[in-house]
Amino acid sequence: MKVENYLRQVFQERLKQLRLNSDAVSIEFEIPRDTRFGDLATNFVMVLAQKLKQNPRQLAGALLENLELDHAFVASVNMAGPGFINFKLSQTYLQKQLNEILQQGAENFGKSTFGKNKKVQIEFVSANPTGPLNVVSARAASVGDTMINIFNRVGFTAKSEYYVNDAGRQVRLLGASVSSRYCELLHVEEAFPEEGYHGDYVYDIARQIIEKYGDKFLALEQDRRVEELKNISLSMILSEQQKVLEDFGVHFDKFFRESQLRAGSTEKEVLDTLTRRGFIYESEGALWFKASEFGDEKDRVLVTQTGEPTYFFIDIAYHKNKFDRGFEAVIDLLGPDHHGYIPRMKAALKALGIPEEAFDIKLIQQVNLFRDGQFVKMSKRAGQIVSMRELVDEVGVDAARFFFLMRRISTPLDFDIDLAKKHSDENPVYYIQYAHARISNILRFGEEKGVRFNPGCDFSLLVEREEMALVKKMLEFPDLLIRAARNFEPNALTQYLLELAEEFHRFYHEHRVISDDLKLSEARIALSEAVRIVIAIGLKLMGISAPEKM
RNA sequence: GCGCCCGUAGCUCAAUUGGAAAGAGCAACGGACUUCUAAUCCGUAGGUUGCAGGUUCGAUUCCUGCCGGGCGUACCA
Repeated sequence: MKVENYLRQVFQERLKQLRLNSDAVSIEFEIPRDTRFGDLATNFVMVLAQKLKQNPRQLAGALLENLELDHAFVASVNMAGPGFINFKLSQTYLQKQLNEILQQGAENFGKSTFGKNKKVQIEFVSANPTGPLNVVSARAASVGDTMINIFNRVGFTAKSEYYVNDAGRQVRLLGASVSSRYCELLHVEEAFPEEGYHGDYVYDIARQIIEKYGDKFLALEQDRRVEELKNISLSMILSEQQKVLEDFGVHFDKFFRESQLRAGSTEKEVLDTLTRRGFIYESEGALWFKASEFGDEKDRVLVTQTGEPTYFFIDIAYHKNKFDRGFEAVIDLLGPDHHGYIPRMKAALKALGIPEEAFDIKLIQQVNLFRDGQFVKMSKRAGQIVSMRELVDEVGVDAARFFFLMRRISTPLDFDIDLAKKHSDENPVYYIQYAHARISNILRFGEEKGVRFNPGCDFSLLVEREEMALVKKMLEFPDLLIRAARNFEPNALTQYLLELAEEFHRFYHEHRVISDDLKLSEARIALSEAVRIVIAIGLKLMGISAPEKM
């Protein structure tokens, strides 16, 4: 049994004895920031005292008076400060829990039923298929992929999805841009489209098309040519995007194509439903959705004067489609430039009768690249961008993923390329990986000496402060993952692993694992193995390798 | 103008959703390798949490108003 549950029982009973309503307050525990306050603390007395209009310290005193706590769980208890109750965990409890962690192993430790099998979809990256992925996409990919892993670990059924805008104006512009470059390379003049794509990659695509197909598209009418070249370019760009993501270790359960959606009837269903409910009107030749009735600042066009569906309209249909597929919660990860979009999408789904809490949009803030201490200026219009491919090739998957996860998603991220490339103590990725490699090395050394991990070893030999600190830190892991999921904070995991690695490095310096004392060696190997497992789980959730040697 | 995000040590960021005396890393300075990996460890120094109010037992966290930075405010996507 976990100590929290034990204590909850004890105090609920105690409240009953004192004829206090135990339903009035939920007994929650937290780990105090300062170890001086013990290993576990609860503030429920203060919350309760406020409700009962009593003095919290007196109430806590009454609760603790003559209270006998089982030493299998708790070593000591005391009241502190304005009415906190602090507990020190017993060594017996920690030793038992270490065994428990090892029993659960890499497969199960950190798993929980928090998500109640809820079907969740997270959509991320979803870049236009009109050019290479950029560094913001890389951040989104790291975050999305990791959050999917965390969600699944804590009991959700989470699926990742990438929306491909392969229909509409932007891809037509791509086709026209490629066509113009294609002609140019073949010494035929064709005007470059206004608002076309200027990046060098457009020339690359045109060049590759010439290599493969020669000049045969010159013979076509311009419209035909643009259409053909659009399709070829699209599939080239898509496969490159998918390749980069794959190389980055990011897997998508589904690539959903806009063209596929357009072929179906979802758009019509959306329009019908909204019309039936009276949320659609015509004005100036366009069809409008009354978004302002649902909290958006103004109404939005769904069908333009020229009879074309707007991106927004299609996107409503796409989101309806997600819910039609049975997802109970849908989360979109968007770039910071899309935040004006949130109220209107929420308005549309509300109008369709989808529960408000079932849909959420998370914004991932921008990425600022620094090289040689200088801000790397990027301009999409001028085709001047650092692509995801370049960045990942330069700094490597592990460092890149870690750096993208290190910050809260709501904070703009300063990405120091030189630092990410450094194989030194300035680079936090290696700190964690080094702990893993170090443990692996100890285990190898142990085998040479004839000691290896023995699940039946004597855990009661582990009594040192650093040993207990490691167990306590590992015990935080399951709740940490829940917190990361609930708050959508992948950075909580990077932070945690740094702390765990730190505890291990400290332990390593204070105590020898493999010594002449066989029993103690076994116990410490077990402890080390547990740490290795937790680090390995954490790194895996983040898509970062756990090296056995460095 | 309106809306969203942000403001914490010199730099980059935390702070368990309102808890106790605000913590790490880097940079600076001083120490530790005959040992299972020094990509490590130990120590010193560094703060009016942008400013001013408010809510309360208690605020970096919630509310209001300023100041500063970023982004958005399309019949584009």
